[in-house]
Amino acid sequence: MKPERVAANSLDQAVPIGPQLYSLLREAIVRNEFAPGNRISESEIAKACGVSRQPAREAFIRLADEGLLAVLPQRGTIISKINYTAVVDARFLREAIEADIVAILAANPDAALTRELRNQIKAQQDVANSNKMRFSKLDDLFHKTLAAGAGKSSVWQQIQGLKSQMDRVRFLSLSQFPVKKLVEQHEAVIRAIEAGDLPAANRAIRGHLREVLTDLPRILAASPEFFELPDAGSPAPVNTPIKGGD
Amino acid sequence: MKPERVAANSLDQAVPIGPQLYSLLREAIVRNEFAPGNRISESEIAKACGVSRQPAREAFIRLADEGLLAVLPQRGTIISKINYTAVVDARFLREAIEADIVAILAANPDAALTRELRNQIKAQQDVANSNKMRFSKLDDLFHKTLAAGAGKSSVWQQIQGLKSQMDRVRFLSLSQFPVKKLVEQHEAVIRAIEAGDLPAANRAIRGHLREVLTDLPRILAASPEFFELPDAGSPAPVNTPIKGGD
DNA sequence: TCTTGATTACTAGTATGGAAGTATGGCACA
DNA sequence: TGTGCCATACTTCCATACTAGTAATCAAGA
Repeated sequence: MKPERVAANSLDQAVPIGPQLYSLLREAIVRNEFAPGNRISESEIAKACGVSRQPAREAFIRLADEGLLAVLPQRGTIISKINYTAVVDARFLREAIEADIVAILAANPDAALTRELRNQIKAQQDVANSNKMRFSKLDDLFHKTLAAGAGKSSVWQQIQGLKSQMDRVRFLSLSQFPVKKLVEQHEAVIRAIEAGDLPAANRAIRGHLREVLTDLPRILAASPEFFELPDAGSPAPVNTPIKGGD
Repeated sequence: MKPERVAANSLDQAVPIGPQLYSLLREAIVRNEFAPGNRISESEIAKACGVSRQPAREAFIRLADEGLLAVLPQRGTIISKINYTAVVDARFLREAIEADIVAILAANPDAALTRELRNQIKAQQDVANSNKMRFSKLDDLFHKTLAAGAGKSSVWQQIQGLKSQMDRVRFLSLSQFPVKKLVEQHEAVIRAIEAGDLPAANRAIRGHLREVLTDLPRILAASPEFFELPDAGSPAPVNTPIKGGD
């Protein structure tokens, strides 16, 4: 998309502009509304939003730290391509963390939590096929609730920044989301937690998180220009073996 | 420490100053050379380093994102206290990730890697009691090597930012590090990997990472002014049960 | 003595100008 | 036509000035 589109979203002059610009741009990039590989400049964004270059620059710094932009001093800034390795690694990271989170939950099943989760499942089913974008948000909420239930909401908060690359892929694959399957997997996670069955919970969450990126190769084939491939020499991604308990 | 001390480290004018300042300040904060809770200002640092406010500001933004500084608009900036919850959560995060990393390694033991690790063990023993600071760096290297061996060096890279709070505590507890015990635990990890024994590797790495913060309560009691305690209402931190395989 | 108000001295946030470096297009020349 | 040089137009980075908001000080009045 053109930078002008960003400007359409009104900025609140009362609160600092830099962070606002960051959020706006981050969302736009994750949605691939800026073509990966394209150039983007501080002054361009600043002009489009009617602010000075300074806040734009600050937003760029945050985005660059997150890996969404690549700032080349005195040359320019480009929208990072989706880093294949980073995507795979982000998924690995989530799997490791969420496996331990559900382990905590399964070790101490809480009726109120599982009730809440089951309500979310219902909401997920309602929008399953009608609104995939909405489902995506509900999916995020589900996992966030799991983390919060384990008393690890801050952990979830922290990995948000790391999963931006993963989110970009998820957005690309949104139309082909096997929503029904994902909802069933959510249910399996809840069942295992309720049963206090740690190995089952472990299997369920790991299997689920691997599902999300099953069609990564297809996405890559369909839109190779969006991706930056790993070096040929790097080892193939290896998955943690899914076995029994934790 | 006084901001003037930061200036002692010469800045390289050839490379961007902002990132340099960030590194300098981050290290100083992690070493608790700035008292947590104390104020720090952009202009103060800028003046001490002989640069303008701009690069200092950019460093502040990064540090604030990392949770090491708290920027209060139009009021000032303070060195964050060590967030007890954040420390516990960072450890949880590392445990989850490294457990999966050693699982990968144990599933496919590599002779070259274990040889390298055993060499590191030797180096660790050499400095065990003479130079704890050096040991701390070797410890970091050990875990980094584990990640690299599993093809997940980028994951290790990414969690660096998250473990800054943990590093602050580690620095405080440096003098009381049970170094010998830690080295033995490193060896146990290697043995389990060599044996291809996933459950043992899991137990070893989890036990090890929990050891690092065993004296967190003691540190807290000794230097309560460095810490920000969790809200009374928050649930007590729960550990993932250490069981068998993964 | 206590309270209230204005003044003052800070702070971070923003705008803008200039410095240093890089890419690009055109021109001179072979 | 092909090649090398140079002017120009960008870029980010840094310095500086200004704005707006907060906190603390101090004096005047009850």
